[in-house]
Amino acid sequence: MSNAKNIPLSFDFKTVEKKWQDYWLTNHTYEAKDGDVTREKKYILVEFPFPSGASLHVGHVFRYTAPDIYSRFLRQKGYNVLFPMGWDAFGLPAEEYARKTGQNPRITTEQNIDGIKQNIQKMGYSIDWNREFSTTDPEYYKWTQWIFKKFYEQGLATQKDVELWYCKNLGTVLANEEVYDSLNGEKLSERGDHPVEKKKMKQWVLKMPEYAEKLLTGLENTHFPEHIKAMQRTWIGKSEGVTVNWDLVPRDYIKMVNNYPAFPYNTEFGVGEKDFTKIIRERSTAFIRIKGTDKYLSYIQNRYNDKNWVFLPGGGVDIGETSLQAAIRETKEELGLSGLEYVADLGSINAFGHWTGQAQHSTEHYFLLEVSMDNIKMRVKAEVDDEKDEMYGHVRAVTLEQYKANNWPQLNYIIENLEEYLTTGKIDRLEQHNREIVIGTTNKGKIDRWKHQLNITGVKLVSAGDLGLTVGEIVENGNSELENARIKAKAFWQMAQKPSISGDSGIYLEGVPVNEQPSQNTKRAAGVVETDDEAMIWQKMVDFYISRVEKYGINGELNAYFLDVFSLYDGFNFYDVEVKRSIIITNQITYPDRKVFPLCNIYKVPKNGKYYYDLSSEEMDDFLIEYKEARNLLSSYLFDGEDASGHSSIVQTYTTRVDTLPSATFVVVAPEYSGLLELSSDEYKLSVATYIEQTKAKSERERQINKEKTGVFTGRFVTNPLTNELCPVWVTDFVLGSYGTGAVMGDAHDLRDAELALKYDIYLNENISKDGEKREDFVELLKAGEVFIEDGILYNSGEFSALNSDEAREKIAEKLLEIGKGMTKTNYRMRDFVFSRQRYWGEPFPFEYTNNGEIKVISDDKLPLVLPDLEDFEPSKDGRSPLAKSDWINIRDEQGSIVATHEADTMPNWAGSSWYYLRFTDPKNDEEFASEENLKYWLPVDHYFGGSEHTTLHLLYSRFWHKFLYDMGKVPTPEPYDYRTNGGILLGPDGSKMSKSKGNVIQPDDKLDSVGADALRIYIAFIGPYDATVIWQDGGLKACKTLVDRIWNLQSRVSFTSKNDLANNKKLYIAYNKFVKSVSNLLEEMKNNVAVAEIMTFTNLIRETPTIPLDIYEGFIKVVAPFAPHLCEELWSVLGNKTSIALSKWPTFDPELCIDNVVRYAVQVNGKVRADFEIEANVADVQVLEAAKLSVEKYLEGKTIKFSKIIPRKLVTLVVN
RNA sequence: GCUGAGGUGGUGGAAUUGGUAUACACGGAGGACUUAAAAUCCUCUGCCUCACGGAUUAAGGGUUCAAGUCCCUUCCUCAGCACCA
Repeated sequence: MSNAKNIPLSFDFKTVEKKWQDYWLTNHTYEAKDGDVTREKKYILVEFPFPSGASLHVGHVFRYTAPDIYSRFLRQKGYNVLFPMGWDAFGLPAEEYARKTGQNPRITTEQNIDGIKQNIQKMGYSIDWNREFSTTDPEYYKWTQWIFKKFYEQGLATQKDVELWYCKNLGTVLANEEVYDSLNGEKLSERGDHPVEKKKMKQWVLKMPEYAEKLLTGLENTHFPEHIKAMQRTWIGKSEGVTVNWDLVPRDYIKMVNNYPAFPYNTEFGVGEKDFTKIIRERSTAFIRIKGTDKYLSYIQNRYNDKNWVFLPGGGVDIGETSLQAAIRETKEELGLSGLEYVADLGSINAFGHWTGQAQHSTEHYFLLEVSMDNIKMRVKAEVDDEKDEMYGHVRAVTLEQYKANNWPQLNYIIENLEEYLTTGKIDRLEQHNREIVIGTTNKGKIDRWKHQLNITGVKLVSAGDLGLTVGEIVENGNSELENARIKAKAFWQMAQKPSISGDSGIYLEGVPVNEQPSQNTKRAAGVVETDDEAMIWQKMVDFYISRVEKYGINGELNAYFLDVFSLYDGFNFYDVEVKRSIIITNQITYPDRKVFPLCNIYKVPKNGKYYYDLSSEEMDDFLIEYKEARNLLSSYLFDGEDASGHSSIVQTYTTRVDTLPSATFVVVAPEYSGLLELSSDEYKLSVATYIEQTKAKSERERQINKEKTGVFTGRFVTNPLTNELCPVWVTDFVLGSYGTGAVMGDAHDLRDAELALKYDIYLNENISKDGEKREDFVELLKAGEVFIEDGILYNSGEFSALNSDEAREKIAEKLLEIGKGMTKTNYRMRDFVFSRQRYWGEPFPFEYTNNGEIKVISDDKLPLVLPDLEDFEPSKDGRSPLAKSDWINIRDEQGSIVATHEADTMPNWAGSSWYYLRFTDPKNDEEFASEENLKYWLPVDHYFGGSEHTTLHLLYSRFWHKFLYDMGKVPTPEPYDYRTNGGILLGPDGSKMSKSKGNVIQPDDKLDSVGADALRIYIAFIGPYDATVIWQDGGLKACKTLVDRIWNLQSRVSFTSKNDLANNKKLYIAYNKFVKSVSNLLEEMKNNVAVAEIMTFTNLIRETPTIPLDIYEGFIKVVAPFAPHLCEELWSVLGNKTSIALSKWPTFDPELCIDNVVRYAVQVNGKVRADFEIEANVADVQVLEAAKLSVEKYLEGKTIKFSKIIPRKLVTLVVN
């Protein structure tokens, strides 16, 4: 008890904490040592703060304390710990402040950083301040710009016209994530709550979707908590489905249907199509009389020839006749039906009465009659009244033989023609449109091959030579194949004003500069003659490749791939298809997301130095599938490209449920669907246009809130590629223009589709049920909300019937591929990452725009492109940043005339924060963003702490940047972060979110003044799990202050003479060892709240011990040190230590001493605890059992023990009868 | 609706992963010291019952010698996504 003198009752935190903070800073106690191989490294990172105010928020304290405790623990455990801190200082608040005050954001930012840094230091965090930097430092953003340049050079950063949320008040565009829906449905900016509106602007975008697959699969190699992974997966939103091409029925055809008077429809109200499709659809039992022109007739014939339709010319309506009467008369006459039992139909004559008048205008009629090989059925459809009650007249079925036997002349005609139809193949529709397509080549032979490969007939193909072009005039040597194909296709368009295709095959050597690639004429240079033998082509090309490799002396692990490039240009869009196969020398590299198929492996045999290759048939199969897909994509354009009026003649839908395609009976497109108005028929244009306008006026919120489905008919039909069903095309706002193809098939197996169809009475059908049995009265069931959306067994699906959904999806996709009407496709919900901000306070883009509109990258030696100081921070009126108004954006030559401009936009916050963790490994480097050695040593970040608000944005963005840099060979790990923990939320004492208006904000400064950093740290640790939402309670803080004082006062009990006092004090030593073991484990799992509870318990124990052996005391304060570093540092130095306790060795424990020598057993009888007893720890089980029986004697009386079990050191369980 | 995490005293929350449920605190009650208050210290404190005892981890069922923990059903809370075909 040598130390009992003059110890104050409570810990003087004010002077002691300051003293040690200064000590740590001057002694660089927390310095992380680069490349220290004697210790294992740990990189602990917490999201660096945005210095928005002049002092630290309690939220920061809540978020930073646990990582600090963890860092300190690891440091004491002997790790080389990197725990850095910096500033994410670009961004809007500083700029907003500048607008109000005119003060340069640079100054505000510096002041805020100073203030917050002081606060952070007052908390005693073990940060290596040598590595501090701010994203606003030119030395830092030099490398942000450099990385962006790399994105640009790799084609991952491009400029795009983007419809964006524009905020007038802030004078900037905002990302979708920065806009939210207010309660009254208005879109507001997250910052400042100002209204926003849509505006189209040219923006830099990063093509993040190209990394979607990598970002998704990479998650598997991280230790993120499941909820974070789930959120990222949702955000990426991968779906695997099928695109389906639906042929549009030529518009003339529909026009005539609409005009035909025999159907009780009303074009103005958009119901006519319903009845018509219903009849067409039910044509296996319907008899239809219809009017049309020859052109239309031939279309119908072509379209339905496989269904054995026959068309008969019709006559007019006689005076005094109703149209039905005329129809029946004519039918009887022309088909010679007078002798048939047709009487049953007469009952419906009356029902036709009220649309009789319309028939009088008809002059030209055809009768449409379905004939199948074994019988002919006819029905007359009638509509009873406006309530759409329908009734069908009945006609007895007559066999074909019967008709033949009766020798009706008309019928003979039918049969003759029918047989002809059945033997004639499909007639090419394109012939009717006299299509011309330009193929971009001088080689006539190629045109023939195209025709052959793409199964094109009836298309007039024009070669470049016909247009007086030579390829050499158009393309540049050294371009990539794809590039050249595009250039050519576009050039041909300009010459011919016709859709144009360019095809090239080439070879691309990875790692070889673009301008040293073997040029676009590889195929010809390889001596490939025009042939369709693909295998031969590739073999020849492989030979050629090898010769190139040898000629250029390329060796090592070099990868090359063949390109077979198709590029098609229609004056508006490029349609690219790249078929790539890689050949790999010496080892195989895979590109999971690039669709590169190794066609053959090439081996170099060291002995003779020769190359060998082998073609694997499996890989060839893969290639052929891809080749077919490519072919289909092109041929679908060529074959279905445009209708006579120059508009697209297909609608492409995307679905993940292609198993429901057999019952798809309509197609819905988004209001944003491109070319929608042009597609719509004249009659429906107005209503479609109106609908589009209505949708635009609605906020997205309204579009969603209004659960009632709405839509309008476009007046057009498409045909189901599987069933040839005629399907109306509708517009509806629940289809999104920005996802998939902007068009969706409609069927009864989707809630939304069914809802829409029921509302507008669109024909519905089903083809899947649980057991493969048809659901009777399914329309009634649908109306009752019983929509069958699950997987099941198919029926009513032709060759696919009886398959289950999984099988059907596969088989139908195969079929679509085979018939050239669709292919599998993977879609991602994730969009391009819009990277421009119309702001001043951000990183300038490293580009110059020359006067003729070219973009030039600023060379590395001119980086950083420094942000100039301004005086006026008001954005310019056109939505551009204040930089647009300054002369900085002008680049002048020596005479002072403007030769180029800088970009007025700057980068968003996400730029600097996407890679800052890399810079911490080497913050002073001015040669590279960080040295390879340091990156290799420190990466990945072992544990990344941060806020849940960054789970999908920052975390995904920085993973994207990292993966990009990894692919560039600039960082050594595929993932930046190993573990990740999201911090919870600290609520005010009233249990609600802290806010100034509520007056429930806790100021860390106040608490530091009243209880000190150590008590505050312990309380933060104790308040609850790191990721929980917890409520601030002053009472809890007080208890922690008490704990600090109690630990402080332990000094008076320490015995400096007793050490290793195990013999006299075994109980205490056991408790101590258990304590160390427990806290060690808890800190490992970062259960800080429980660790503090253990510290409290143990403190309470040794407070009651008259003398505390020195070794126990030392170990104890070492364990407490991560929580209360100042206190323990002081106590440690009082013991005479000269080095920091933060660098002391974490105490060990003896597992033997964690076991009590006397244990207490609980005794259960039939599952109930009835007694307990104490017994020596090491006695035999038999004795334990005996003691147990003794303790529960009265419960065992007259009973027999049927079962007993001993859980060591815990309990004895007995089962009696 | 979908996805994820949960539901344990008046409150924040423990429970060695299937082994005595409610550790550690807050709050509450009583007491000591004090003229008094604050601070400090001590005792008690989940529920029903005077008690013996009993029920109890959202509710119900199951597996097990044994369930807060595993399985099924239902309900509820929080977070994210939200007409993504």
